[in-house]
Amino acid sequence: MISIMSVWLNIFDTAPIRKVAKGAAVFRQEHPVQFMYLVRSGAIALERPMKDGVPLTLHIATANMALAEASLFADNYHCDAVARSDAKVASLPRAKFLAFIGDHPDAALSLIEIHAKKVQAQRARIEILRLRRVADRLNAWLDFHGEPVKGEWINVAEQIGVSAPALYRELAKRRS
Amino acid sequence: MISIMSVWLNIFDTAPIRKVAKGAAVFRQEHPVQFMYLVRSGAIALERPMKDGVPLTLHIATANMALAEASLFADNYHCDAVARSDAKVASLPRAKFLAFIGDHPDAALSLIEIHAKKVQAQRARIEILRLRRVADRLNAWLDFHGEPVKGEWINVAEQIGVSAPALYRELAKRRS
DNA sequence: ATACAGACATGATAGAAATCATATGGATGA
DNA sequence: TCATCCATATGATTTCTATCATGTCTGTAT
Repeated sequence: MISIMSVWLNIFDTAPIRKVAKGAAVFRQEHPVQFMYLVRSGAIALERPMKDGVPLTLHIATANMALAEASLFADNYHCDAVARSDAKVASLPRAKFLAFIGDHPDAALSLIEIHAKKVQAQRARIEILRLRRVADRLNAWLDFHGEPVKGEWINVAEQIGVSAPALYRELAKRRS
Repeated sequence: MISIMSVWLNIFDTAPIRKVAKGAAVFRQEHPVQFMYLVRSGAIALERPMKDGVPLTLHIATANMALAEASLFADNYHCDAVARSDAKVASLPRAKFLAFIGDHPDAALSLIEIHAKKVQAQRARIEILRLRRVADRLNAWLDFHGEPVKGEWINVAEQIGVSAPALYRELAKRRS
């Protein structure tokens, strides 16, 4: 199977770059959608301010990741995009983005591919998070991803939604 | 914003129907991918057999849902598709599916739209499931979806990954 | 009208993980 | 070399939720 997963990145080849200082927003909830953004460097967090005041971080986009892909089909943004570090983003008017994928079936296909694989990966993550015990979540994660290299276990804890101590305890139990 | 979210369903307009008896498989893990499937009736579960023997249910597809969209870009299936009830699925050779979306930009766009929105919704669900307490998960869910009608609370419990008693206790606490 | 299923509701108990605390080892940079 | 950071590691305590049990209410079908 030939993969064309990254062809869509070409859409932004000629897009101008906008600098975003740490803490600044690329866009805010309710703002009208006018541009599509691709993160070139740094990290941009998508945050949704909750009624109780605590913002929920939905995603942290880094280099070569699009920002809020679903905004392509919405009138207004549903969350804030705030820089977690100094960052650069390429910006392209939505109409140009739409026209490009209309004219370039390979770019459209590569977008479909990357989204389909993300849906698949997220489904797996959701079902892992629905498991009650650390042992079960770890088993499922390992089944999907295999053993991580040393130094990466803490990221596994993050991904399966358990505290680092809980994960290390489970790993210790398995060694003995 | 004009939505074309369901145009892609037309791809299956002329696809032949295959009947699947409850318990039978549409495909199994490792099988080579040859067809794309759309569920016409009944329910098809995507299950991944884990090493420890307990299968993980990744998704339950019902009428007008595609089966394993990411298989469009894979050589082999990564999970089983098993009917949870007697079902009917439309099947289309992968090459025809690919050709259709190459020739129909509107169908491609509608696929991108549906996938992008799914990614967005799943991201929210993941972050909700990462919250520790029932109260926090419920707050976040309500913030996204608003109050459900009576009779739907139990589905909320399912979605936010808590037991029904835990949810009703939290609701009782809020009333008092 | 009655029976039944499923949602709603709540108490008691056990179990699991978060949290807090503390310690070690390896890598990195001043 | 030394200081620092971070992953790894583990013990003690607290907090929360699952589970089990039980009961009410409402809509629906007979």
